[in-house]
Formats: sequence, C-alpha cells, structure tokens
Amino acid sequence: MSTKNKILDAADVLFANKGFNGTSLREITSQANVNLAAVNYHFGSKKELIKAVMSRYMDELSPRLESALSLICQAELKPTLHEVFSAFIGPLLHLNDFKENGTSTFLQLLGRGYTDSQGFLRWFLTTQYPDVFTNFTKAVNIAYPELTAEEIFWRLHFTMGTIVFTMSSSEALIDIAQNDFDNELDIAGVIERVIPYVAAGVGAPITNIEPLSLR
Amino acid sequence: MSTKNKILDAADVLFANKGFNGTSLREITSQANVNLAAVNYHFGSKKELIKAVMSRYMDELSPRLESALSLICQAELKPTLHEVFSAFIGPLLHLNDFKENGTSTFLQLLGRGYTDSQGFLRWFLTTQYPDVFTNFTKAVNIAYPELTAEEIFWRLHFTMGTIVFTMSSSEALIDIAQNDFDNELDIAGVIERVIPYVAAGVGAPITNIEPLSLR
DNA sequence: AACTAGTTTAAACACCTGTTTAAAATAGCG
DNA sequence: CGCTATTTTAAACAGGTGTTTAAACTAGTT
Repeated sequence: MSTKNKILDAADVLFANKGFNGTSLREITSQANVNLAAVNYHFGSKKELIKAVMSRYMDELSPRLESALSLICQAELKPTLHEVFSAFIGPLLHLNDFKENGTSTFLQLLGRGYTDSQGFLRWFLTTQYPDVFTNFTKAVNIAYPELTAEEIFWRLHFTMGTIVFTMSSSEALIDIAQNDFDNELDIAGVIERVIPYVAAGVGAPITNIEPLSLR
Repeated sequence: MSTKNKILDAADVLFANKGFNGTSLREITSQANVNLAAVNYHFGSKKELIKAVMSRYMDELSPRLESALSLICQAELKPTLHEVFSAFIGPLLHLNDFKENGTSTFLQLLGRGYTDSQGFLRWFLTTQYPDVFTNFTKAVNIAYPELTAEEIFWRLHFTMGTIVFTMSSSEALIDIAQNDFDNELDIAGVIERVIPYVAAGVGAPITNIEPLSLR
C-alpha cells in the first residue's frame, strides 16, 4: 500500500476518535508506520491532510447520494419524508464496504469537522459539494411543500445535528444500550432508529412564530 | 471581581468558541488580565478549571430544571411532549440573566464537552447531575407511555444531539438565516423552532425494528 | 510594628506541536 | 551500468503547551 494511503487510513480513524486538533502528526505517522515528514511531503500541511481525508469519503458518497435523491425527486408518486431520509441509508452504509467501519468513521468525522476548526468544514462541504445540499432541500420540498424555505433550512440543520452528533458518540451509546437493554445493535440499527425520528421532526406541523419585534 | 471569577468568565467564552483543547491557559489568563499561574493556583489544573466552568452553569440550571420537570410530572392532566420540552425553555433562558449570552454559551459548552475529551462530559453529567436525566425520562414516559425504555433512551440522545449540536453552531446559523431570509432571530427564536422538531421526533410512531439476528 | 496567611508575579521547566532541511535510499529509464 | 527523479529518513527548528518554583507583594490580626 502506498505511503499516502497508509497515512489516510491511519488519519481518518484518529481524527474521528480524537478530533483534528486532538490528533498530532506524530500519532498519525507512527500509527501508519511512516516517517513524520511524509505528511508534509505528500499533503503539504496538516490542513490539507484533513481536506484529503474528508474528500476521500465525500467523493465516494456524494455521487451515490445525488442519484438516490434524484431518483426520489423524479418518481411519479410524491415521496414521504421517511422515504427521503431513507435514501441516505444505502449510500451511507456503502461506506462500510469502502473501508472497515467507514460509515461511523465518516459520520464521526463530519461531527468533528462541524465543531472543531470553527465552521471550516461547513465551508468545505457547501463550496465543494453544493449539489448534495440543494438536492436534499429539493426532495424535502416535494415531500412537504407547505414548509417555507426558512423552515426547511432550520429543520435540515436540526437533522444534521441529530445525525452527526448521534454518530459521533454512537459507539459509546451502542455500548450503553447493550448493557442496559441486552439488545444487540450496530450502526445500521442506529440509522434505522434515527430515520423515523428525523422524518417526524422535519414533518412536524407548522407553528407560527412571532417575529422578535412583536414579542 | 475576584481572580477566580475573572478566570471563569474569560474561560467559558473561550472554551465555548474554540473548544477545550483549542483554548490555551495563556489565552484565558491574558483575556482575564490575571497571571498565568493563577489558574493552577486557584483551580489546580486545566481539567479542574473545565469542571468548574461547567459546574457553575449546571448548579444554576439543574434545580430550576428539576422543579420545572417535577411540576409537569405532578400535573393532573397528562402533559404533551411539546409541554415536556417547553419546560426547558425557562431554565435555559434564565442563564441569560445569570451571565450575558449565558444560554448559548452553556449550550455550546455542552456540545464541546460531548465531542472534545472523549465522553468525559457525559461521565461528568451523568454522575454529578443524574436527577436531570431520570426526571426527564420520567416526564417523557408519562407523556408517551407506549415508548419502551430503550426507545426513550435512543430518542432522548437524538434530542440531546439536536439541541447541543444546533446550539454549538447557532451563531453561524443565525447569521446565515438573517442573510438568506431577512428574518431577525435570536437564541430564543432558535429554541422556539427546535422544540416542535424534537417533540415530533420523540413522538414519532413506533416502528418495529427487527433484531440483527433475523435480518 | 511585626508576624502570618493568602495571593500574585516573572521565570523557568520539560515536553509536545507543525514544519523544514539536507543527506540518504530507492525506483524508473535510456 | 549510470543518470535522474522520486521518495524516505533523521535531525533540527521555532514556537506553543500545562505546570512548577521561589521570590515578592498584600492584606488581616495580635
């Protein structure tokens, strides 16, 4: 295996578990059994390594996600929100074939990127992979046309939060659930449980919220 | 103002904005206009300072939260989930009286603590303030008795994720929303929008999930 | 005024950080 | 082989980290 890939494989697991700031290049290179300077030689800097780690997953995920969503948008029957969110299951679980524990690693990375490094990842995703967002918004709009653009905006970000945050700590949660309820569960099981939750959340009835000035 | 409080006031803002790992003691002490060694003198270590920052908020929040939840549990009418989650609004917004921007600072800290420092905060909260969790579970159980304990467990963690994650990036989201939709919004407005979402999520119809072994 | 306990201070400690350097090793190709 | 270009290596760099030290300072009390 190439040095570049050895670094990427070691980096994404460490980044997912300990965050970008919390992982040093020395940890990565010794885990990958390569020289310290290899990171700067092959990637230029730590920041570029982070981008490369994310891109490797996003390039694998985003085409599958886009085709799944466009399939839903073009269907004859109006899709339910549950169907819209279910469109994520396949592409996300495919990351497990792409790399061992790929799904949860990627979702953890997503969570790290959102909170570490002050919004750098949000910029990265929205500028590098804008179609994922717009297709998703479009699909939700078809499934629930009464929602205003602003309400979709907020509810989609709530959904992002639910997914990303849950998956960031999914391993710990699965452990607790197994101890307390003797229920064997894996990452796919968690996804199956979270879909009805977010679908119901996005599909919540519209409530009037008075503007600030009238309160 | 005492040196101890000057440190706490500087620390919680910096911790909220840049994370625990991302904030150095030198940043904190220079922001607070105190000597570097003051942190170790007054708190012992950086880790103890983090605990002190969180405790200051939790001690202000948890009694109000517990009484609000017990009020709901003892009411004659069965409460709706919307009412259960609305019980959080008052205690959370009270943190704004306690300290400027206290509500969003605290919720950001909560998010930091969950993802920084590998589950240390979850341990801290569940061991130091266990009543908040059990009271909350009890209230949800009254409002939606059909939910099994395991389903409540998962849905409450989804909810934690939604709230904490949204609030971690609430400032950025509010900015975007103001630009895109000309809608003035503050932290209270975000809370009002997220309550229907999580209430609907927790109240989602129960779906049968086949155990792993049968799939 | 003198002593004491609590607090603040500047300096140093040992260690870790990302990055760069220049020499050594390796591979590819005519 | 001999030459070149790519890659790997160990060492050093400059700067940042949390923590400790011992001296200086500040009340408060007798």
